[in-house]
Amino acid sequence: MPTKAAPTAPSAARVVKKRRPEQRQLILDEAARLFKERGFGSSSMRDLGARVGLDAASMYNHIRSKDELLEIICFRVSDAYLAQLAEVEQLPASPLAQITELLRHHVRLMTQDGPAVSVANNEWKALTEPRLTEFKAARKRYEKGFAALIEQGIAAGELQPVNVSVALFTLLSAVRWVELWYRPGRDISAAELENDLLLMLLDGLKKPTA
Amino acid sequence: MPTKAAPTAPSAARVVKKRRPEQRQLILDEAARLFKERGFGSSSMRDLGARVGLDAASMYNHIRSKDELLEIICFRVSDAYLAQLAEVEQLPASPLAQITELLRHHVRLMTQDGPAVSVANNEWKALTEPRLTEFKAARKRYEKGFAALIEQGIAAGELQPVNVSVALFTLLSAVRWVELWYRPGRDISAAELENDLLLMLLDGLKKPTA
DNA sequence: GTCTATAGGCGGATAGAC
DNA sequence: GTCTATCCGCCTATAGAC
Repeated sequence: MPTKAAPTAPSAARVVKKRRPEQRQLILDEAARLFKERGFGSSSMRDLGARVGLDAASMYNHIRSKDELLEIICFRVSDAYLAQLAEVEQLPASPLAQITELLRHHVRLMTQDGPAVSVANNEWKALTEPRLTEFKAARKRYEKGFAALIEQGIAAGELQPVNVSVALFTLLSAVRWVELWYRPGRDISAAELENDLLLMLLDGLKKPTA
Repeated sequence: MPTKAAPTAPSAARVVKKRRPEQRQLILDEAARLFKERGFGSSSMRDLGARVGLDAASMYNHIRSKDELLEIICFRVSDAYLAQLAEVEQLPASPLAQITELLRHHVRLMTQDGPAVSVANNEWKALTEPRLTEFKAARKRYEKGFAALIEQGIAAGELQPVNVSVALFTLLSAVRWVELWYRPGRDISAAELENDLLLMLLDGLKKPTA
């Protein structure tokens, strides 16, 4: 209910075009939400079109194929993860501090781009072949980098000497519920969630000083 | 529990038929693996038939529909989880001990029935409507029961006073990678995995005695 | 209980008018 | 750049021969 109604009076020659180059982005965002909700294989382009407000056929003026949508979403996420890893690796900090920072980035990506992260995590199997292998390789690189940090932390005596694979996957898995659960309107803020989660996880991984 | 249960000797006509009532079970097992690998929506009955060694049409002599396969898999898993919860709730033990035991059952179900657990966790969204609501309710019951144990643990001073939802979902999520990662031929046994995982998680949740 | 054949529908994607 | 119309393939499921 606009108390001071639309100031957007079309003042003649002002910018009214609203060229919406963001149509493509709208399609991608809606695709991520749809694929998350229904799964890639159970989502149809007709469904997607209905959400975007476009006929299915019309979307092909903005995108090449349904597969392309999945590719873009998955690689946008994997690129973001790898960028975060590279950033953290260059911090002049202890392994534990680096892991902490990486997990914070990790959680933050989920709260900020939840649907895309969810699709990248759960629907990547539907990628077609040249891209499927690429995606698996990217994920492997991230896992290797993360595992290296854990190994360094153990070597430095900051972390408990647990099995590195167990620690790695437990950490990565433990934060994944955020992507499914978090919504801006929750009774807990994104920052609080991040802190509580890290506290719980790292107090388990930290070696007791006793 | 009957200590002298019925021996159930087939006294009458000596059951020899061996009509392979296990054909149906074979289909269900293979369906779980297929749905896990490709997702429900991306799996076809033709694919499944090829794996089972039957024509797609022939399977309809053993099952009613593709949807039915998903239903059976999902509810077999949710029933198992709820049974484990009920069992643990009746143990004369502390909340922490109950949680530990429940998590052990949880992990064990994954290592023993991995594909079905994976499908129940990831593909349940494809259930059709009367069953979809039922499944969500079952999951909610499990979560409530689990959360109650955590609350009791906090109240008893056994657990750190973390946000209960965060603790609940972190625990449930943290063990989920097992269903995706574990294979009988790994370099770590199921028992070792279980122990390492619980050690890491519970040392994080346990209140330091300091 | 297995097959072949096929119904009937929905899928992704394209052609062409406007 | 959006629509309508449509191609054609694959989908689930059924019918009916054997």
